[in-house]
Amino acid sequence: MPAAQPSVRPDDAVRDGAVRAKGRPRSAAADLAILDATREALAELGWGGLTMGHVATRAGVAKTTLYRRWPSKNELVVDAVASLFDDLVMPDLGSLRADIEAVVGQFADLLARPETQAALLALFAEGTRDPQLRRRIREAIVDPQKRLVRQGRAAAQARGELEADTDTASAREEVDIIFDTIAGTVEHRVLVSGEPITPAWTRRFIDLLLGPLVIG
Amino acid sequence: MPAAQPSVRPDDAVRDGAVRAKGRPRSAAADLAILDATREALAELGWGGLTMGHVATRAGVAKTTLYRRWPSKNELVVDAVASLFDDLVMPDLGSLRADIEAVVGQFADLLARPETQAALLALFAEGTRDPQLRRRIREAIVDPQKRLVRQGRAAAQARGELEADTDTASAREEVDIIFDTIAGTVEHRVLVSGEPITPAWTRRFIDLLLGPLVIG
DNA sequence: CTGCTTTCGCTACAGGTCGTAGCGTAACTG
DNA sequence: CAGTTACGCTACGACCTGTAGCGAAAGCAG
Repeated sequence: MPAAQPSVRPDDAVRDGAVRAKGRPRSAAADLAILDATREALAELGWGGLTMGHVATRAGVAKTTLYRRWPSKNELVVDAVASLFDDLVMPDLGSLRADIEAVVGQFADLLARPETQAALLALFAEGTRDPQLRRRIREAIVDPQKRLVRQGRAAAQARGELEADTDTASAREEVDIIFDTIAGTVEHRVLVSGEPITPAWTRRFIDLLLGPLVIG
Repeated sequence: MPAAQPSVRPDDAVRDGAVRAKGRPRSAAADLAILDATREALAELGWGGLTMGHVATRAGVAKTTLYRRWPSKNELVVDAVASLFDDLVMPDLGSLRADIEAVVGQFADLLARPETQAALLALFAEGTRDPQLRRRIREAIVDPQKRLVRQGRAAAQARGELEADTDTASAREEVDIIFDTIAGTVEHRVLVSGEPITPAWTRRFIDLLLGPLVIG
């Protein structure tokens, strides 16, 4: 998990850890404590109840320390939540259907966690008003997961379940569409409709998807 | 547009307009002014910038008047946004593909409006923490649009493009899945990925969907 | 026209959050 | 050792929330 430096330091050139900073170094333990406290507070109080002051107290840190690293709640929560998505993996179970089923199941479990529920849609909502935040969300949370689609497609193509790509531009669009479809649908089902993701639902959903894509 | 009475009156039995209230009646003009002001403020300031005090001032109304009718920002925005969704229609253009294309286009236009963008995800986010609000969102915004799926399916079945339903329970699940898929995907594309809905994208998306569903 | 009732706009208020500033102290470098 | 930066603490003005109290306005029943 790369977890893009929270750093809001004046000399942002210090990034790669190569150059040494001059004065007292930032406490790495504080970073962890803050992110943990943020996730806990999200789970308990939700997005609306999450307060910078509360997080600071809970992390055993001064509020000013918090603001030195993250300019606002939005950025803080992006970093706090991003790592949760890194656990998703594409398993390669021998068939495209089984692979999709497995990933949908993992995603459903992730969306069932209170931290994720409290944070995800709220972040997306803030992102619609702040292009920079949206970019950060995409870079930290959304886009990294597209690897799952790429891996699953590659495996299916190797098995002969899917046609090989003609050109890379088209393939990238295809990945984007598939990703928006699976992520969007599961999110809508869980977070908007408020219904659980059952194995039966997953089966029917995949029935809807698998058709023109599959060769045999 | 039914637009479920905002009413928070003590005697909520006055609903159907049959029974007359006793004292000075609520100003209907104030309701309209408030909802308009809410939509305008949403478009200009976004969800985070929307303030009860601001809306009241903009509507030429006292803040207390606002609180007499809507208990909080959430409920106010639900009512303000719900009516925007009533314009969606299922056209019946002679083919399932054309019908879906048309509805996706309408939905995309709706999601392109700043009021909708500012409000929708924020409401969904609040709904994950407040079951009552989620119910209200579903009743006022989400569920009414499922008629589009039902109408489109019925038309396609009449044309012979889709198989007839076997049992009603299964049909309802099917409608739910299709709805979550189309709504979720388009929302994710526009509001999360931040990419526009082009005709080319719509075509490829429908390619993905139409397959096992269509008979011929 | 006269009560009765309810809404209206206005003002004021306590409670909470935000984000910043100033201070003295702690930690690390040369 | 001096220099630099992060730290915790306190205090602060600005803002938003949601409620209360007031006198005036707008309907209805008699």
